[in-house]
Amino acid sequence: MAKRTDIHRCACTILRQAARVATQHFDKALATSGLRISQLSVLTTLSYVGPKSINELADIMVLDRTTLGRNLRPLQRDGYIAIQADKEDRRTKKLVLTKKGSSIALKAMDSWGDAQTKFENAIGLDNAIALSKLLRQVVKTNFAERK
Amino acid sequence: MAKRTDIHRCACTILRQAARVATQHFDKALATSGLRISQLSVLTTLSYVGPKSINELADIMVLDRTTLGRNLRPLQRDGYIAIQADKEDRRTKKLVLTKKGSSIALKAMDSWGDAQTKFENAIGLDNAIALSKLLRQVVKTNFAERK
DNA sequence: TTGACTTAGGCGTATATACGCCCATTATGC
DNA sequence: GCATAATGGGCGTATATACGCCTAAGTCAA
Repeated sequence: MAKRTDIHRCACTILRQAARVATQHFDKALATSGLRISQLSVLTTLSYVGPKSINELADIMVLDRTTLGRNLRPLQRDGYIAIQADKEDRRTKKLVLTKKGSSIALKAMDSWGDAQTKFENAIGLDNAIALSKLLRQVVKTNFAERK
Repeated sequence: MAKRTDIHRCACTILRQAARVATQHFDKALATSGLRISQLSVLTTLSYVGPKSINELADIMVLDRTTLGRNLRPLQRDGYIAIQADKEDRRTKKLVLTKKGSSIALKAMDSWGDAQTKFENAIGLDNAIALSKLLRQVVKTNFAERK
């Protein structure tokens, strides 16, 4: 069997653990808004970059195309985003943030701020900044040569 | 709407992105073994700590009890672990690594080593070490006061 | 123009994640 | 001993993740 210390060194496993812990922390803080952090990130990104196709948004969010497609379903169901066919290219679907979506995202940002501050306080602001920088580096590395 | 820069500062979102990127990198490397990194981590942890109950192992792996329960299903189906009722306490189910599970985990560790080395080279060994340290701190913080 | 190629997206499938509710079993207080 | 609480675990439900295959639609070359 593998060396005993190996598990503890797995960059991926510790990354996944930390992501789970953080997701629960943020989701709990956002619970009153009815949004999850995964959903809030879609709405705020859409608000930031404006109407985009599924492929474009998936690229921006470093998310699989099909995953984003399915994640949109609850958001569309609840009227937070609209999905409309493009006039120019009928293959494309444009994602648009609705007023309702913009409104709920704005409200949720208060809770997000609390959660973010608690996170930064818990590990220290300097550490939080260093962590973000390292994580951005991991994301940019893009081992899989994803398109 | 929230400030434009806020999304980019979300510790949780960047953590989740990095976890996705890393998971794809490691899963791709492990593909020949038929295991995913999530499954390999169960097998190696079990090998390290010995037979444990679902609750105990979930605690060790910083994983929800019910999530681990469901993750075990494919592993049991493929004969990599055995789930046996405890004689002492009939509520408890002991998880045991089988010979088959030990064998496939050992083989998969080769591919894991490749993926880990590539990861460390990609962001730099010093950065990888610093990242692991910060992530462990996040995991230990345990915002949710999970039991 | 028509056939080959490319691009946008969905669907089936499988796994991962976790909350709330439930049942069975054990421990505890009286 | 018995009622109650605590513990171990499953299930239903909902969302998240991504691979492989498929169809529709646009592009381009002969």
